[in-house]
Amino acid sequence: MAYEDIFTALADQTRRHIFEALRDQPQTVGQLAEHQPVSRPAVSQHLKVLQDANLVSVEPRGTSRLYSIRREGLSELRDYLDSFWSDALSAYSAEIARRMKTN
Amino acid sequence: MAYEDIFTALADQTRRHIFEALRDQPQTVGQLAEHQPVSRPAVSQHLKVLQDANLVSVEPRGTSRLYSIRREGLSELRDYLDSFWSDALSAYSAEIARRMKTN
DNA sequence: CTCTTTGGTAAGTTATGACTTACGGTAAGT
DNA sequence: ACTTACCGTAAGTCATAACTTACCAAAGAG
Repeated sequence: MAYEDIFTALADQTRRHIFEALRDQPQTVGQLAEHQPVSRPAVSQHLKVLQDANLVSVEPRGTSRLYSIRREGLSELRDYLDSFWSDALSAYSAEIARRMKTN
Repeated sequence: MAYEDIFTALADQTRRHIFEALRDQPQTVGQLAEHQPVSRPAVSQHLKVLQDANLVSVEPRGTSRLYSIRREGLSELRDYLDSFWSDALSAYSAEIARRMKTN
């Protein structure tokens, strides 16, 4: 019950946009809703799904709530992806080598 | 239009099972349907979605069709994940270091 | 204490997508 | 040529989930 929820959570476009918005900086529900084409309650519901998938965390800030991204949540998805390569470690190395070249 | 489709494709449980079954070896539609709790046409429809997401490929084998996994399709998803780390390269290195220790 | 801001929850509507059965099409066997 | 095996597509059903409005609770500001 980990990467399954991540796929479900990030399959929705609006939810992905919210998640990507949090990549830049922590934001409140109202701030997030401003840049989305849906209502604020909808954003709240999406944030709950993201939270259940361990992709975001909350911290109360007075009357508002500051949502932040949880990168560790993505690690589970990364591990899942690795299981599709026979030699995950060498795949990582090859990837790094490729990136170092293009830098 | 790449990692979006992958999230959508792998968000469904049945589709994930089909995809994971192909991880071991290429299989025909009939073979895949045997191990799934849904009908053969349903499996066909799922395979179409996986194919549109560049996650599987087909090769005709007489009257049957052999489906194989396309690992390159997952690379796009991996790149997307990397974008959530400020310094992707060092993140990779840290990950490798961690894995080497536990080996 | 009252008013305002902020946001989570409930209830109801609607669109989407996962499934079924039925059908058609192609390749191999006899 | 006829039959069998394998599979994709069409059409229709049904459950789910994404959205809305309405309401309620909690935390500052005056």
